[in-house]
Amino acid sequence: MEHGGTHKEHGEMVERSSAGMPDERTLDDISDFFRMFSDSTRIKILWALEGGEMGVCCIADALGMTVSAVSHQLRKLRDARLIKSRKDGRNVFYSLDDDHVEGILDMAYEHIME
Amino acid sequence: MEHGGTHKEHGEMVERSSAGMPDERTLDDISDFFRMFSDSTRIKILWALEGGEMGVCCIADALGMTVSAVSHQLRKLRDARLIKSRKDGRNVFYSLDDDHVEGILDMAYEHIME
DNA sequence: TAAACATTTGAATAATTGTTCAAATATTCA
DNA sequence: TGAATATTTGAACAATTATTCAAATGTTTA
Repeated sequence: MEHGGTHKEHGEMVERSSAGMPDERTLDDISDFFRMFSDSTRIKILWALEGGEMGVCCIADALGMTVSAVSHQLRKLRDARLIKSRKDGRNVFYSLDDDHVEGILDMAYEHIME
Repeated sequence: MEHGGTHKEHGEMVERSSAGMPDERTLDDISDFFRMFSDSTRIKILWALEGGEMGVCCIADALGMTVSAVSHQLRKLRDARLIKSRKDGRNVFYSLDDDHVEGILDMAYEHIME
């Protein structure tokens, strides 16, 4: 099973397939992680945030959705630690908070487009 | 916006973030793709199949689940073209059918483990 | 052919989830 | 302070989904 030289910049090398099946807890964490990407609204939000941080209102405009609907999804993304928030006055600015998000979206895009 | 030299072996280079937001159809495809990874049963199946092809019964045993439940999920994974099937007598053997699956699982594992 | 085996399928059920709507909180400005 | 703006929150509703169970399909063996 080739692993194409996968390595990380910071931290230990992570060997996955050499070990057995992860425990139930880890498997749930992994599926929870992917569930964040299983909704097109959240994909749109993440995509938009690759251009830099944005306020809630601005995101809602860009997506053509209500502020409330967007806020609900922002909360889930933040709970999952994929985005972080910064408060400035009455505005809250959100931005990406995970190095893997770009790579994950890239890979999905490749899969879909090929 | 760093893209870390992402490139493909076969086919055109895929530039994602340089373009704008994909159309609704593509966004749905992407979220559908990730939805396949949002269930721990399916993650277990994919993980198991990295060791090579397996029959339905064998997968069910390995996962401690009913054959029916596993078969339902195998169908979804096959419809999503993440796995393929090979029939031999009364057995059906499944195996991975997407180069990106390993990379996707690796990235999730890194995210969870760090 | 009949029985045993491997897998698939469809309907039913319970659980999860995204959006809407209304109301609450928090901050700025006059 | 009071009005206006920005965001969050909770409840309700509709839609989706994973598993179970029973039955069907297809294949091998006696």
